[in-house]
Formats: sequence, C-alpha cells, structure tokens
Amino acid sequence: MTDPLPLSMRAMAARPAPYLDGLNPAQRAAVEALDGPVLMLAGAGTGKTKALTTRIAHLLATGKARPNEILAVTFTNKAAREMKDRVGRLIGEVAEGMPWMGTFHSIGVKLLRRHAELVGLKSNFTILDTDDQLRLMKQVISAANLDEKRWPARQLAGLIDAWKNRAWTPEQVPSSEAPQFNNRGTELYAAYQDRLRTLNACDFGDLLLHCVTIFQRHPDVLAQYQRWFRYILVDEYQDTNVAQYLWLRLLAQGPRNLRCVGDDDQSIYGWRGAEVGTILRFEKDFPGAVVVRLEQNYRSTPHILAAASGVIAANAGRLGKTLWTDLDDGEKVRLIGHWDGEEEARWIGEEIEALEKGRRALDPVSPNGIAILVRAAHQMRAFEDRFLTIGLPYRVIGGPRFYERQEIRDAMAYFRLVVSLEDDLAFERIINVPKRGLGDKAQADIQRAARGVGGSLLDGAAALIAQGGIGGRGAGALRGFLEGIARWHVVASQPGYDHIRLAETIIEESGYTAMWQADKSPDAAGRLENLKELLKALEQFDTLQGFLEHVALIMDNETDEAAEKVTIMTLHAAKGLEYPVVFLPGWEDGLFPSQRSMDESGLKGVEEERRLAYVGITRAERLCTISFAANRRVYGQWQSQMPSRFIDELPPEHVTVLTPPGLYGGGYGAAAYSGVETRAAQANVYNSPGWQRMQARGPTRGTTSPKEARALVIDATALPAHDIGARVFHQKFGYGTVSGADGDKLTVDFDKAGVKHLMASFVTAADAVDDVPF
DNA sequence: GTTAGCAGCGTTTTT
DNA sequence: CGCTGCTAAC
Repeated sequence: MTDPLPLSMRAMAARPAPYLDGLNPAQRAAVEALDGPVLMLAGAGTGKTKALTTRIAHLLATGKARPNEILAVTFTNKAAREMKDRVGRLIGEVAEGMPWMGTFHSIGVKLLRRHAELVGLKSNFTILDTDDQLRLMKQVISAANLDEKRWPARQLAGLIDAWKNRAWTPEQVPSSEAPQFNNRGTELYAAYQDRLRTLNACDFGDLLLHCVTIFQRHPDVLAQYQRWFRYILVDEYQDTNVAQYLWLRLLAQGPRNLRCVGDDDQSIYGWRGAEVGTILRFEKDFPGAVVVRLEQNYRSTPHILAAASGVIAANAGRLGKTLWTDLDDGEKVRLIGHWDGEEEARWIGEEIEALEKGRRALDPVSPNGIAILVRAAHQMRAFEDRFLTIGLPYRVIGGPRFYERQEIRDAMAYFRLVVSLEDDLAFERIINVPKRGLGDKAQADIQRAARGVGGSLLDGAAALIAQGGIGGRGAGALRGFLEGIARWHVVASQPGYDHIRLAETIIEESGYTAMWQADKSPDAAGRLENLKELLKALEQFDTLQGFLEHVALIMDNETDEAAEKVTIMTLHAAKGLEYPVVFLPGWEDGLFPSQRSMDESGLKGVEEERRLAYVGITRAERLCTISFAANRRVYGQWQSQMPSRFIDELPPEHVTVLTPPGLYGGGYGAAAYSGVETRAAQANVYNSPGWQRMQARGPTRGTTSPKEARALVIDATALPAHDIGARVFHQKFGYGTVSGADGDKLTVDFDKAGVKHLMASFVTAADAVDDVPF
C-alpha cells in the first residue's frame, strides 16, 4: 500500500486551493491522489463525504474533467442529494450541471432510455413498483399452472430479484439454481421477462441488469461511455452487488480513474445481494490500486467509539481500521434492561424529556438531535404509541411511504394509463376502481379481446365494445371509461398542457375522488387529503410524464418539516446520519441479531448484524443508550426474550449498566401502573423468583459489566426444563408443577389456580430457594 | 358482481 | 394482533 502522506505534501506545496482548507492529511491525500484506481477506506464519521465531494470539486477546479464527464454514484437518493448540495456549496452552482451524479438506479434509467431498443424495449418504458411486479408474478405463476398458495409470488419475486442482483439474465442462471421454485424458477423468470418486454416495462433490477447486458453485447456503446466518463466515483462501495460491480467495472475499464469510498464494517446490505468480498477484493480487481485510510473520527466521543470498536472487533476478515478521535471522553455508553417493550418505550420517552430539559449530564438536547434506531420496523409501534400518549413530537423515517399508499397508487395508475395507453398493469389496477360493474368476467373478456386484436387492454376493451361483446351496465361504464382516457390522453399529448389541471380533472371525472367522499370509513378523509398533497407535488414538474418518472425512482417522501421532532427509524435507514443522542432499543437475540438473518446466513448473517450494531452505535455523537426487554409481544403473543449476544461484546470499561427500574421495581411498574389494564409486565412480575434473586443482589449502577448483566437476565428468565414434574412459576397463577409438555406448550398443575395450558415462555423455573410464598 | 365475514398467515432490512 | 385472500350470502 502506498503511504498517503508524501502525496499530500507534494500537493500542498504545489497548489493552495481554498476548498482544500480544513482537510486532514489523509483526507487531503485522498482528494489529491493521482489518477488510477483508488479505494478510500473511510471509517464511520471520518469525513468521507467531505473527501469525496472535495475530490469532485478538485477535479473540476483543476480542469481535469468537465462536470458532465464525471460519473458519481450513490446508493440512496438521500446521499445523492447531499452530494449535490455539498459539491454545489464548494464550487458554486455547478452541481446542477452534473447530469451523471445520482443513484445507480437513476443513472441506470438514464442510460437505458438511450439504448432501450438494444434490450427489446422502447425508450418510454415504464418502471414497475413492487405492487405491479407482484401482480405480474401472480399472472406468470398461474399461467404456469402452479398453485399460488404453495408457490407464492413474493417468493418468486425474491428469487428473481436475487438473480438480477447477481447479474444473471434468464439464460445465465446457472444450472445449480435449477431446483429453485419447484424446478421451474428459471422458466418462470424467462416468462416474467417476456411479459415485461411485452408491457414495455422494467423492474428495479432490470435498470442495472439491462445496462450490463447492453455493455456486454455492444462494445461500441460501452466504449462510448468509457471515453466519456473520465472520472468515476462511487460512494458506499461496500454495498455494491454483483450487477452494480460489473456495471462499474465495465465502465471503469476505459480511463481507469475509478475511486471507491467505503467501509467494510458498514456493509449491511448482504440480503440485497451486496457482498463484502467486493470491497475486500478491490486491490486484486484493479491492479495498481492505491488504498487510502481515513481513521480520524470527528463525530463521536472516545467511549462511543470504543464501544463500537469493541463490538465490531468480533468480526473476522475485516480490512481493519483503527479509528481515533481527539474529542473529550464524555459519557459512557449506557446499557439498560426492561421488563417488556412497553416499559422500554416508556423509559426512553422519559429519558428524552429529561434530556430536553438538560437533566442528563449534557446540555439541553433538542428533539432534532435525538434518534431512536430500531432493527425492524415493527418495533416502532411501541414508541409511536407511547409518544402519542405523552405528546412527544416524533417523525418516522421510512415508515409507510406516501407513494405506496393505495389512493396514491390508484391515482397514479390513472395518470400512467393516460400518459401511455398501453400500460396494461395500470389498466388492470383501475378498470374497476371505482366500481364500474366490470368484474372478473368482464375483465377476462377484455383480456381475450386484447389478445384477439393483438393490442393493449385498452384496445381490447374498445374492440369488445365494437363487437358488442359486452352488454348491460358494464357496456356503458366501459365506454365512459374509454372515452375519458382518450380525452385526457389528447390533452396530455399537447405541448405545454396544464398537467396539474389535467390531473385534477382525471381523478374528478373518473369518479375516483367521489368514491372516497362517499366512503364512510374513518381514514377516507386522510386519503382525500393525500390526493390533494399528490396534486401539490405535481407543481414541481412540468408534465405528468416527468412526475411519473420521478416517483418511480424516488419512493421516499421528503417532508422535511422544520418542526423539532425526535426521529424514529431503522438502523438501515440511519446509515450516513448522525445525532448527538441515540437510543438503540431491542437488543435481544432473535430480534437483533435477527433470527432470520442467522437462520439464512449463519455466521455470515451474525456478522452482518454485528456491522449493523456498529453502524448504530457510531451514529451517536455524545450519548448512546442500548436497551433490551425481557418480554416482547410478537404477533400479539407475549414472548420472553434473551439479551443480545452483542451485549457481551461491549467493552465494560466504556459502558455503564444502569439499574433497570422495571427489573427492581423501583419507580416504574407496580405502583404507578397498577389498576391499568393487565399487561404481562404488571404488578406481580416483581414477585417472580428470578427477579427477586436479581433484586437481592441490589442495585448495580455502574458496578456490573454488560456481560454480567446479560448473564443475570438469562439466568432469571431461563425457561424451565420441560420435564414432567418441574416446578415453575407464573406471574398470575403462582407456583405449579409441569404435568405435560408438547413442544413449547406446557400443561401445568398450579398449586392454587389449578391445571392450565400455556406457553413455556410464560413461566420461569422455580428454585426451591426462592420458593417463598407471597 | 359486490360485500361481509372469517381463516390463515406473517416481521428484517430497501433502490 | 392486523392484514390479505378466500368463501358464502346479498
């Protein structure tokens, strides 16, 4: 590896440029490194975006490339936006003149529109959302005479997506995959692609896969872009999947000025086809590559950094970095256990209120500076419930997305059909919404007629009417529908038409708004509200076409309200962000690390989960609080949880174990909440033998290590041996003897309450020592 | 053809 | 528990 320092020193002497001010030597070296392949290994909070954007500014300022000759790729729209903003700030308004800065997918679309005919598409192809995709899959599955119950569309969608991520076209799927999906995966994949082509449509995976195919089959086209893109920059390289990797490698074979920025410790998208191996292999893939390490962290206190490092150290096969910081020590990472998920939410709510008032060793923290990062979206509910009741303002990132709501999709299907008459999926979605008396039978007739005339469903419908193949109420409704679409299509085809008014007319005259107005359900008003918001969103575009294109790629709703709110989001969504105060709830085995990840990917899965833990901790600047609950509701059933194995990996000297109020009965629980409806957590819990044993050891603030705390809880919540005759304790029924067991369902003969059947997770082992009557 | 009511299922993470 | 999708009655 090349030592970065000499490079930077040479450059410093040569050319003082204002945009280079404030870079540390490593960053500066990275910015000014000579041409050729460079891998910037940038740990969390080391200023990688800064180095990347400054590199772009540097290329432009030194005249090495014009704005449109730089290909700069990110993974998320958020990252692309940020990059644009920051480059713009560095060098003025040039960022808008950088057409090739964006996500893999948005750049993929741009390329594909230019060369669509090379993969059998027209340049006005539509991009399917997940909903359309699934409906298409269902059609393909039933056309293949497979039982949709046994072979669900979701599974096929996942399979095909995984194949596309590996850059396999149907012909390229290796024979080892043949058994997939009842031996028919490959066949169905091919059928699905055929359908897409007929529909002149693409799914998300195609946006990359088609590009790769074009590059591979048309060297002239590839050469043209290789010449054009003098510099290629890639953010979050560790998240690259095979298709993206090939895409990059093909393009980078020209000028070889490929610069990738990444952190192997933050690779968290393996489930989407990303392979850590890609970044680990960089030097081999690109001979002569220079590796630059950014290791000075500007974000987090030493305790936080050390805690994160301690956890990630358990992973094998890392490239290895030693993050350091010169910030003051600050607070240790806090660890706390709770009785159940609701208490965890309650406690965090109160902590946040205390933090806002400046009662937690830090200066008052504003809500915007506080984030709760969860492993899985369903964890958010407990926090939302709690925060609503105490009136704590919050925002959820990545929750139910605006553009995925039913009413928005319906309205957009109307727009799609009006813009492109052959959009059969849009037709299917709205032909009977609102109800027009055109049910399964009428729709099947339309399908048949369409096949008969060899056209779109719209053509088929027209033919059906002409033939008189549809009678009664349906005929009139269908005629009205067709006339409407035709009329609006004419408007949409005129240059400079008022697209907002047209959109309004469409949802009005089609009867769509009327449908919701007539709807008496409580959420109808909200849906009408959303439709208004949709019309407002149109203002930022010139045409319906332009709007639809945008929405297909940017499914997130950026309602960046100015209001001060606490943020709730998943760990995945949090990558790249930072907050003074971070809460990491739900550190329980099965939830985090997630059971599914472990089942599907074993040790590799655990390692990816561990990287997720690393990402989580390193989001925090000043205060990081990890928590777990002993019980959690899953599918409405209470389940006992074990503290996460990652807790053992937290270095004790950087962590304070807080006295869990719920576990010792201090302040929360019984006194405050008795009389409220009975949850698993209430009143009696403090009498269970395990918790009593914990209580006997006394409050342990700061005196216990994470590992000991975890062991204590595991001990206390240990399930009874499912042996007949075992003595157990239940919160409500008291002590009893196991008289039967079937898997995790026990039959217990309780001393006072009689014989009960219940889940093993509801009882704890009763030790003779603790068998004190109460 | 539409609607109400129930059975069965599922929860990682996202462009 | 809450949603989807299927079946039975209007």
